[in-house]
Amino acid sequence: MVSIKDVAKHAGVAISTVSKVLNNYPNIRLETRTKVNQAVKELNYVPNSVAAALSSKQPCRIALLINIKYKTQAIDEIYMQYISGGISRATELNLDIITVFFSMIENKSIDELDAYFMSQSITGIVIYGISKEDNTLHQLINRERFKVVVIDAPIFNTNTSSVWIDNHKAQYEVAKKTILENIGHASDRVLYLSGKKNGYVSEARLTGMEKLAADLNLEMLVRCGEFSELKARNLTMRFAKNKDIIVCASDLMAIGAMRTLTEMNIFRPVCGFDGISLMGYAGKQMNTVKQDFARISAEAVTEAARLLNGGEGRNIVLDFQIVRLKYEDIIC
Amino acid sequence: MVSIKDVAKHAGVAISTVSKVLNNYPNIRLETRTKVNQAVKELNYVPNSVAAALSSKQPCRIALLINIKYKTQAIDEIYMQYISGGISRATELNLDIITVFFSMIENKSIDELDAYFMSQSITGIVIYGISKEDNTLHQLINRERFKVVVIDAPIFNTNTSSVWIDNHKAQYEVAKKTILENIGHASDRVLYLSGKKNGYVSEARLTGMEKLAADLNLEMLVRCGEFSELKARNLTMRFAKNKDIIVCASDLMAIGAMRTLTEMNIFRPVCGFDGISLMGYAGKQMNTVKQDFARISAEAVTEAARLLNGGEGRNIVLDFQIVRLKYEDIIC
DNA sequence: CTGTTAGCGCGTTCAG
DNA sequence: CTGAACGCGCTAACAG
Repeated sequence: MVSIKDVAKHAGVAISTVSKVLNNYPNIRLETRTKVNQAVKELNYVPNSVAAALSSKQPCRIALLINIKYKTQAIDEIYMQYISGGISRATELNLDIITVFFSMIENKSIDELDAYFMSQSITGIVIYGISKEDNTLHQLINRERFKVVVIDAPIFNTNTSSVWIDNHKAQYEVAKKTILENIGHASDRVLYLSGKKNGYVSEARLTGMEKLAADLNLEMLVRCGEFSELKARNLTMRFAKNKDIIVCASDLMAIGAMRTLTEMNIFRPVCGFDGISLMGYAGKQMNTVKQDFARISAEAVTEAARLLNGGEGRNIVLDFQIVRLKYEDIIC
Repeated sequence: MVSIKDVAKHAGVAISTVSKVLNNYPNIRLETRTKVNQAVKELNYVPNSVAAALSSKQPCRIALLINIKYKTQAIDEIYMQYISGGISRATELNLDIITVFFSMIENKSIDELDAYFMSQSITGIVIYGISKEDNTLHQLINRERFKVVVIDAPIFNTNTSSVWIDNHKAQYEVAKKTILENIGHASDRVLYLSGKKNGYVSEARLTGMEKLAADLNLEMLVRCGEFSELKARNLTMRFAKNKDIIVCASDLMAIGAMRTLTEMNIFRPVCGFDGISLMGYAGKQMNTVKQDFARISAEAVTEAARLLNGGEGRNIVLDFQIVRLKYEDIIC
């Protein structure tokens, strides 16, 4: 293991000088700097991030906290994008990052959680999939001992930022587009399959849909599908018959609805939300809101780094696309 | 941040005593032990793994190295299972673990890679998706500086173990079952869509299929589908017509084949390999080899821990199931 | 501008 | 059985 000491010796300077060069401190002569850099290259030296984290007062380790709520594996794609996007960005920014699954900490108290992160020298946390019921996490955020970035939830304070798309607007637009595309048919009786009661994104999407219903003077029936394909199937079976269009708060529900309609042998336009590739396998093409989860995650990590550098928490709204997803878009 | 020092003070003992209790050293009086344990609990102390890794000579950090080869996101499920299974087991075993994506290190030289892992205090590496062309990784393994566990490849030496299922047998059995189920029909002309040329699992599966062809006296046409759904589609289009059954070396190819058959409006039994839930969306139910990726990954981490404790490398073969996957098995 | 020194939190001798 | 002392690799004052 080649350490900073070896580099110092090789370059004929002091350890601290090497450290300063590596961390881009000012006040180092160019000559010394190049000398050190060369030694680094020759020895193939990579700073030991563990030691750096230990030594420095502001360690910059980040945890990706993944809360997998739904049993289905169909949406693993989203989590993979989150994880890979976040880790890649962290690597670019030279930040240490670890992945933590919610299940590993779910029965910990707030103090235990606190101690756990401290013990890992973690100071920044990016949280995916927080819901209103996750009390411990909310306490963690409110204590403000860590820098937190929350995905898909409107939580921000001095030490907490939120990153998400405008779910309200996205739901409005994807549903509007779908309705307009079917302008020839009757389409004013809408079945809306919403997400989870009290869910952050669910509520935003619901209000978006409500606004659309008001704007277009639609007759809307709202039923809670809880992001479940099975629930969506049952609700479709029960209510779709005398509706003209089915708007779903997630792709998975849209797929369930679509399959059920086929089984019922009736046609209704369906639209989804998220843009997962599974949509391509739904059988028919559907409109949906395409989110770039990898980018969302990367932005979240960047934001966490900004917070760690003393930035103030804020609300970040990223863009989205309305797309028509079909099998050919997926396969390769 | 509560440190070992605080615990020592609180318990009225020396720092080293606390350390010994925590690391289950012998020669500590029960009384002292309980005293320390109580202090730990009262102060909510969690050892700082960063410092521990730095201090101890044998750090036990493990890297999960994920090599995502295929562009399709349909198999993210597999990677998620690998990641969550591995991380969970590592947490149980109290091992530090980090996730590393191949893309982050792909243009590093062997020395850089070496230095990278060293710098992270990583000594154990679990590799998913290694192929014969990954030269740097093979060098890494051959150097034997790290303890490595390879998933799905027959590589083992003193410091390297391999973990996988018996792909030969699995391919044999799933194809045999599918053929026997269609015993009424002619089924001796087989189209086999294999994986990647020179791939470890691909070869094992191919030989399994070849043995079956010999045993059952089948007329077999082998074509390389490269685990690609699109390739499988094209090959099916081209060759399925005068075959009786299509055996695929992966679920994704099986799905492609199945969809194409539907478009061609002909029926042929198809079977796959892996057991991803996407199979449930294929339209018809299919036989496949169900692998428990989370368990495979967990076993790999356990094996890495064993190697780190001085165990010798070995070849571990886990079990699998032959299942008939249908939509109802997936949805919930 | 560069070198010296003191820790970060922990594991590990080695005396007591 | 316990505790003082050292060092892991690094950063951050402080001296020079």
